[in-house]
Amino acid sequence: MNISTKFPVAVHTLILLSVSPPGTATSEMIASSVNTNPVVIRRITGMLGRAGLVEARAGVAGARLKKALADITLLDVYRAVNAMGEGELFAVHESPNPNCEVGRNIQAAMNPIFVAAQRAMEQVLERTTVADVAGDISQLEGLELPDFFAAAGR
Amino acid sequence: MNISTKFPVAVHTLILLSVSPPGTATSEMIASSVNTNPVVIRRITGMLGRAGLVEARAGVAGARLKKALADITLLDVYRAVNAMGEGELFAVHESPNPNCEVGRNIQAAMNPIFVAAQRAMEQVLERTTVADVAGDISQLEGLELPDFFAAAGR
DNA sequence: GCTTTGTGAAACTATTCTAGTTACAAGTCC
DNA sequence: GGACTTGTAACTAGAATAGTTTCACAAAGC
Repeated sequence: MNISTKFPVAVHTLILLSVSPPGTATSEMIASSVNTNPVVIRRITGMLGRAGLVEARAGVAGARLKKALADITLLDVYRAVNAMGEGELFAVHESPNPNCEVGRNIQAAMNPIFVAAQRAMEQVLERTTVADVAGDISQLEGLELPDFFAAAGR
Repeated sequence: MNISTKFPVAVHTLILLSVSPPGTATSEMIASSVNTNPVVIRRITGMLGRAGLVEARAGVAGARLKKALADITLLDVYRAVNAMGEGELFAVHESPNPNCEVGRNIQAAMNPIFVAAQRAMEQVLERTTVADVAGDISQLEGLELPDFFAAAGR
């Protein structure tokens, strides 16, 4: 019913990679922040790697960002981890009755609407970068710790 | 990963109800057009009934539309059968580490974006009525392309 | 009044998907 | 070489959905 949590976990991971000194953001460290299993993180960094967003090599601790956070939109991340193609957000019931006037046309009639609805959602994701999310976090955090990102070397 | 097929089935059902003579669109007849089980249809008409879109009484064959198709948006149907509340399309990973600056703020930072994305999708659904879909079907039916599914790439 | 038909609802099964977990081979750095 | 980390496969657990069976109750017709 809802979109996989891999998406927010991937955003979480990217932000951690950007604020952590090189070589310190191991899958285990990220997993402890996300509160999950290191293998889950490695699966996600693997997908982010195949999408060209990070670079991770076996054996070397901590993945490395290949693009600045400001150049990564949420849609990039969403696509990288969800592998959700166009029109896959909605499912149409399979094999309606071809002898029924409504049944044999319902899929063709609804599909364009589904594609448009999904695209509208994705456009919102496209307008926001991971850097925006990181900025929101530092602003939220700023209520208690004003220079969190400055302290982290940004 | 995707939204329940109850949604298109519900649209399918509403259109069938509108084009069928009163008392003829039984759950069994609708199920044969949708190619599913009559109980599945009854569950959906029950939800449509609770949403005030149709009126169905135990024992009397065929539900009755309480509103014209032109007055029912796809969002109405979607809400009726999905019971998807605001912000439920996306899931955020539960209980991130509160000791991590990113972990304790990621939910608050991403939630507004998720709400906006879902709302954008729903606005597309809101702009289309079930009557529009029914009109598309009758238009497709008018073309009488025998293999339009193949032409559409399916 | 009785039978037939259809709905509403509960209970159960099968299937699928996701997250989580364990285990292990291979790469890197000291 | 040894400690550590990644990548990957295989498995388990849990949730969600569709489908199915079953039964009680309501309405209509005879």
